[in-house]
Amino acid sequence: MRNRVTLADVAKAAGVNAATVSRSLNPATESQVSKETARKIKKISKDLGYTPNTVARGLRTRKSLTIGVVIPDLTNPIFPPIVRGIDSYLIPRGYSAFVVNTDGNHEIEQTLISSLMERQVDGLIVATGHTEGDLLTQYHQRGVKVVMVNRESPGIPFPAVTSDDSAGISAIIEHLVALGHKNFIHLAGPADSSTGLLRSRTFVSECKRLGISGKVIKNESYSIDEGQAAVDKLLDHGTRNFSAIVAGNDLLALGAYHSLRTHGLKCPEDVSVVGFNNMPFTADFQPPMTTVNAPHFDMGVEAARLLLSQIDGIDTAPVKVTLPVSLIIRGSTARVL
Amino acid sequence: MRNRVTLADVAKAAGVNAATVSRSLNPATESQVSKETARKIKKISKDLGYTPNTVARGLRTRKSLTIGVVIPDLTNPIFPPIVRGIDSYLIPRGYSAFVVNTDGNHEIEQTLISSLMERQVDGLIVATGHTEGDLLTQYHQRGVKVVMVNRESPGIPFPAVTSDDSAGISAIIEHLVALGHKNFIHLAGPADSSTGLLRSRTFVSECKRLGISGKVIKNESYSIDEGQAAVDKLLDHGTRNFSAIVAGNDLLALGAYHSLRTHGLKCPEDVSVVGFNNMPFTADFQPPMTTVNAPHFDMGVEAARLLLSQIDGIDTAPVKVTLPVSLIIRGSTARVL
DNA sequence: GTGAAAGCGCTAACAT
DNA sequence: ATGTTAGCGCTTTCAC
Repeated sequence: MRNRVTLADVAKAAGVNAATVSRSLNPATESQVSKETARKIKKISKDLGYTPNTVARGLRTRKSLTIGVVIPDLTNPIFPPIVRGIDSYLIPRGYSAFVVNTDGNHEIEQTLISSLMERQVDGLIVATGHTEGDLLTQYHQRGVKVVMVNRESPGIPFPAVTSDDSAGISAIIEHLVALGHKNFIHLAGPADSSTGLLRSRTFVSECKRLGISGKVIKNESYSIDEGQAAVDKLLDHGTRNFSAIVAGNDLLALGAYHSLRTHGLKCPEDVSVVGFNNMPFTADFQPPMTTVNAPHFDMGVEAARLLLSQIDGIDTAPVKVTLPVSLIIRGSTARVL
Repeated sequence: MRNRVTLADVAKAAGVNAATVSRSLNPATESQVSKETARKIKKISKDLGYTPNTVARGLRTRKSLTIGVVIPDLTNPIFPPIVRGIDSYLIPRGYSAFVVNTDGNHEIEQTLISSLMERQVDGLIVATGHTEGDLLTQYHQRGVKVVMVNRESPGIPFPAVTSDDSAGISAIIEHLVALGHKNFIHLAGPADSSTGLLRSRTFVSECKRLGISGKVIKNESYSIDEGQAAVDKLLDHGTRNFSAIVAGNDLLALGAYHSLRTHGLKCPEDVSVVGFNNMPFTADFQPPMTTVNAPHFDMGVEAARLLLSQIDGIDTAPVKVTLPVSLIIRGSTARVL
């Protein structure tokens, strides 16, 4: 049905050996063939509509030119830019990205990583958390190249590309303190994610350093619903001794928006809210969200760069790359009255 | 380095032939092997950490269990739900989706489709426009299964899954007319997309039917910037004889928001605006956007279903599936003063 | 029920 | 510069 024309077909039509066709069509080996035959073979292969079979090639060369990309959920707006960043680096270099969604489910993730490995991916870019001893570390020990993006794996020496979350949280608190805020709530991201952990740790240490009241509320996931539920709980219990909410990410912050609104509180007049990530459309929210810009596209690019340099054996140390962030002040933060 | 353990290794360890191992490990052929040896082989293969090589299997069976998914841009929020929908149908059935982004560029698209075909995908789900005679139709003629999603290809008999855009536009106009609006602007999507064309045609015919003034403004792409520029142009020329903007999609509508704001006009007090798609976060915009919900996840599911039934030879006719839409009335539309 | 052998389409050693 | 040969890891006849 498909892909009828093979190297052998071209070879027969050209009256040469399949190997010669292979050499002619591969830029790296083309020089081994006489200019004339190369030209002839190219013409014939085009006329016949020859399409190389990368699967067969990969079986022989033991390279698939495919990179597995493991993310929690494509519908979380921070991931598409990361994926596009990865793509932008890989594609010009002949690689492709194979993306899978784990939904943060460890079991699903193990299955999907296996399926990527069975597909003989040349390496893995992973945006989900990991513990020692799981499938990923096993594969890594067997020589599979892995790079983390957006998250780090505690205790596991994978190269990683992250944003400077610590600096981001510091900038947020500095900004809020300058506006006169003294009592903070932090909607922390999941404790089992490196981002959630680092952001909340920085929150705590910064509050301490500045002698400011900061309460941390733990969340199971980075979702709108969790953020809303957390603030609902607070307000339903009559807790109002805070003037600013520092959210672990934009989604949690948006949940806070919703909760404040249903409780008749105005943002930023009554409560200032800050997000994290500067995901698409935060500027269009009501009110426009003050947040920290994390360079997701560039993080994807950098992760891909790191992975290929690992694969090519150029870079072998577990490099940690931290990309700078910047505070984007919009309408969800105001001077405390 | 990777994937050391092969069928042959397991066979040697078990003292049997590779073929027997293959039969034992494949559910479909397991019955051909004695229960006892099957059990023994499974144990050994597990102990050895055997991982099947799907690439080699695919070479032999001429099936990759991989579906190519061609979309314009993952960062357009309507596509992640479609992709997740596709995944949700494919994965339980042993297939995987390989997603590529074309950025609406025809040349890039041709390259990426070729690369998917070289990877021996078993079929294609395509969310970009196509003309007769291009690569896609060539492949289709050679027997490659193709299903369109979100768009149709004019004149090309691919099965297609779309939303009922016509009903959506009708509902919008009905809603606006009920609010007293009489002068409409339509920010049309690209004329080379079936959605853009269908929506604008319906807009024109509905205006005609109801005896209402409707001006169509053409746009090159479905983007915020295009929408903003289009309305900017209108307002900069002093055109204000309209009370409602019907946008081709939510992005164009959001662009209209921006333009109105920079021109000191309030939505919905001065101008009502309606989007299309009900993409994520439209409810959080300022003002919350009235739009038409298109069931993107379900469209993905349906497209995957259609494709697999084509591949399995169950369904062979070029079915057109149209999924129902619903008008979501929020804060961007109001009674005309 | 299991083994032997062939071959999917390609590339890489080794010839010539 | 080109041909020959072998084999990547798997499945599938065809034997027995």
